[in-house]
Amino acid sequence: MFNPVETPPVKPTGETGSATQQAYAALRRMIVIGELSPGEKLKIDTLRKTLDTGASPVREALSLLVSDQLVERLDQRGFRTASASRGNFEEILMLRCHLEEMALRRSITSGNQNWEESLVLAHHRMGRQNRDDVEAFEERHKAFHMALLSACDSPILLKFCNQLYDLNVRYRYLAGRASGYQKRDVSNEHADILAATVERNANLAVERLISHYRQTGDFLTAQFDTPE
Amino acid sequence: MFNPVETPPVKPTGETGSATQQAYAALRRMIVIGELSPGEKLKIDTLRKTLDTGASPVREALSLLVSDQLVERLDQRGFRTASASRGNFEEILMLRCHLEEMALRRSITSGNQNWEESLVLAHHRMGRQNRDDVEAFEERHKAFHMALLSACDSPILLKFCNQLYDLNVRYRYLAGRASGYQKRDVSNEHADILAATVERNANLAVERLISHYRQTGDFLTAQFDTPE
DNA sequence: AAGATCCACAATTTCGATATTTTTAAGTTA
DNA sequence: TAACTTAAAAATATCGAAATTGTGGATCTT
Repeated sequence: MFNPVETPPVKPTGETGSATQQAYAALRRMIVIGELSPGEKLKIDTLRKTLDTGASPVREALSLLVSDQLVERLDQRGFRTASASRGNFEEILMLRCHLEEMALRRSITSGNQNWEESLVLAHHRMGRQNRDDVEAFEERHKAFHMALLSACDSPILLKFCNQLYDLNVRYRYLAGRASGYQKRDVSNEHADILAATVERNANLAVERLISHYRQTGDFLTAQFDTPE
Repeated sequence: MFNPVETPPVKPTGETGSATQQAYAALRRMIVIGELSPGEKLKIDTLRKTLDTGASPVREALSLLVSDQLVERLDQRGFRTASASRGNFEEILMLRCHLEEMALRRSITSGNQNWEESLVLAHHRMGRQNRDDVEAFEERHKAFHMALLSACDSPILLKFCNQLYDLNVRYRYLAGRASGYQKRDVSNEHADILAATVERNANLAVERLISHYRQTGDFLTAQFDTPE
């Protein structure tokens, strides 16, 4: 009998997943890219209309976002986006340096050849992505950084890193790409991190990774002092 | 005029907060103490009846618990409690050692006298608590350990530690207090940790804290090999 | 006028019911 | 007998409306 090419789990409609997950993805994106400002009140009814869905999915999506620390819940006064502050940013940076160091070291220790190749691939894809499409580039940038840590063999650690990464990206968007952001040549930094990692030189790789974060971090911190 | 003793914000009824938060607290407790087994299916309707509340609060509470990693969400197939495994336990133990070390060092560096006193108090309260009331003791035990970290000046780190702590407590309950648990004299260990901390001897305090975790950890790990 | 109290409005939260989806089980065919 | 299909049952996910709770403005008191 002809195998009908195996019907893929393509949803009848082109949409993705449940209403809750759609709302979650949409809200998450809006918060990370700054379409929703820090500390902004999130009225259920407004969001319901914006996302064209019911109140339940919105409410559930917001609950999920609370755990990501992108949304704060106020007792019985609804939700608001997480506030942004210099202190919060520095905290995120500090934790990222610690946790990603841990994850990277473990990855380098236990990563196999398959992991190694996935790194090269992720790096290549990032390089090929036109940087004018900011969101697309950010996606590949994240993919590269997460690939570095992906072999750490600790789902929880990976989850923490992922969370912190997103919180950090938000600050990048908030700072705006203005003011000559990205004047530095980050491409070289990425290449150097990749090289040290592939060579399994943990100390060097960690040093480069952290230096990479600290430099962009210092830049963003400076933005807090010069509001405009 | 007589000041009417200042009406405290005591809720008219003795209950606490919204239905969602009540459900959240109740479910959390049930999972941590093992009243709900690892991997158990969590049927909304059943929980709705058990907690005597609506489906919305239950659903929202479960969403909150997903972030705590105490509950897993299955695409469109509802919720279940997080599964337990030796690997997962060892991961939690490992992360706890790393993160609590970081937090404790920071606490010792920046903690003030007020913090110091809160430690002594928490330790005292733990000692006074009858250990036959397991839940009450666990609460004070947690309070003591969290007090140690509370001056780390990093809310996110604290949140991570809190989360990991609860995940770990769950394994303690799962292992059951059977099999001669707590034969070791943990009271001395606590006292030693407190002493080193108050003396601001970070290296010693961290060493004792981690040793404390590793010992109970090794015990629990052994439980996995001897199911009964 | 300053402060407190009350009332009407708005928003959140919760409930009951409906619509999908998944799971189970039976029935049919090779 | 095993696998595939089909139908019924159960559970989840979602919606729309009611009930609870917070908010801001106007009124009254000091």
